[in-house]
Amino acid sequence: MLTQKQHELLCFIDEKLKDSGVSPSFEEMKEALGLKSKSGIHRLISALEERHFIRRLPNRARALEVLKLPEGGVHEAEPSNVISLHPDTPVREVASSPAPAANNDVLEIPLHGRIAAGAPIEAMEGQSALSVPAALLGPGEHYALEVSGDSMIDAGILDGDYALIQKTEIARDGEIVVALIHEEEATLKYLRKDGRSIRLDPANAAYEPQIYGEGEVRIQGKMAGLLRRY
Amino acid sequence: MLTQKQHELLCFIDEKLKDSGVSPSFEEMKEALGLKSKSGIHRLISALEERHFIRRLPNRARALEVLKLPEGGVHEAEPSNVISLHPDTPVREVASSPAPAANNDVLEIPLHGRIAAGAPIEAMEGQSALSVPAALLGPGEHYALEVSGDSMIDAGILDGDYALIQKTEIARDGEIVVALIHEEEATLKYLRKDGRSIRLDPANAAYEPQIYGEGEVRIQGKMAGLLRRY
DNA sequence: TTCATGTTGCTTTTGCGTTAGCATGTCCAG
DNA sequence: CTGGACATGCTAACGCAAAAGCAACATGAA
Repeated sequence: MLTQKQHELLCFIDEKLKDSGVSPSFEEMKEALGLKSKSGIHRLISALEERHFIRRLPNRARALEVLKLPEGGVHEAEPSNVISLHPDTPVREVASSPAPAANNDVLEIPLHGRIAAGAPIEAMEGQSALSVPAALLGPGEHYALEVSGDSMIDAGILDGDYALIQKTEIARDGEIVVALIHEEEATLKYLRKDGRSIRLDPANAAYEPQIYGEGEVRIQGKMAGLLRRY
Repeated sequence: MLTQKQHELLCFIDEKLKDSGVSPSFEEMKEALGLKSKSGIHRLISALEERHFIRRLPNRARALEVLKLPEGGVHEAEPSNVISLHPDTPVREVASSPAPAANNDVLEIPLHGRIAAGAPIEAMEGQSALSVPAALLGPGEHYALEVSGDSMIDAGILDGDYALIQKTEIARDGEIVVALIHEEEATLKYLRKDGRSIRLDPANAAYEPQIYGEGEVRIQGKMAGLLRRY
């Protein structure tokens, strides 16, 4: 799967990210691997990206993101099967409320990062948590996502809002869901079951509905609440 | 993903806030990063705001607020250090920003009934209460209103949402306010100061802006947050 | 009004990712 | 053995976006 050097580089990047929060530059990576030229790094990075181990923004400095680590997570894009790769975060652990002082009707739910409402992009930011009144949530396990983009704007969900998501694999037609597409991109959309296919509808005329086969999309939760600050 | 400088600046601001309770000025930030011009800071701040790491009041001095910290590297939310922000500030409540979002407290605020977003309806004096995370609110006294009608729909405020209102008599142009008209009808609208008159703009093309004289309208609070259940 | 401070519009500089071109070494098939 | 595929190594030039700098302007508080 991965060559020696690729593996080495991937680990280095991941370490750097966890450690300092900023991805290393080509210069630093070159040093770390003992090379004298950046172009080798460039090829390694490209290879890693091709294999979906990392993601990057083109032409951006220090804009790397680790999607999965070499050991256990070896799975390519398999559109057909529902082989359950562990749905939890690929990199980080989120301790689920250690001692939340079970007093009032308050729950502390993990904030899993941002979710694209526009073009599907998933990003994991910090591992912070959000306190919400239990009254806002139904039964079940929940998590929060910061909404990014404006594709759900007609549903009253704006960029920067916090979406409270109830963890579930099933949802009914017409509900707003977090959908994982091709096991790699998460997006917030209206769910429309169209016979054997699944349609993901944005709430913004400027975006197009997306249609997928049953195996291509996995529901990761449904909209349970919303928080906004002014 | 944050760039190096953005990361650095964010940490500095957060530190300053936790330390002194007042956000640094552009001048101070420029010094802290070793720059010679404020415009660099301005752009960094803009970038941070765009990515929802900080929030700010436009055209206000030292009005920054850290929404979240960067991943890795930095000490994460400690419930204890946040508490001592406000108590010491005697009278100078001018532009001091609210506590960082790491605050885990929950406040109970009174639910005053429904407010018309459509035709103005009197806000009744109900007695129920609503628990909201303190992180959603700024400083000051708050109350909640259930939104009725669809006149603010383009602002992402839907019928049935709970509007969290900060009690105040003053508001600036462009803010969403609770306005009491002729001492009898309350409504939720965008505030537009038009010279000597006051315009209340709905966020729905189907409704007309309303124009009043200065004496006809009294501000009862401004939008501080929003809760929605699905 | 004055002072402090935030905002904007440029230009310039710098950091760093991208590419092209070429050289090795290894493994495997012919 | 030979040739090709492939991973890796190097240098150097290229180009974009972030950052820095300067300076005039706008705004809020006192």
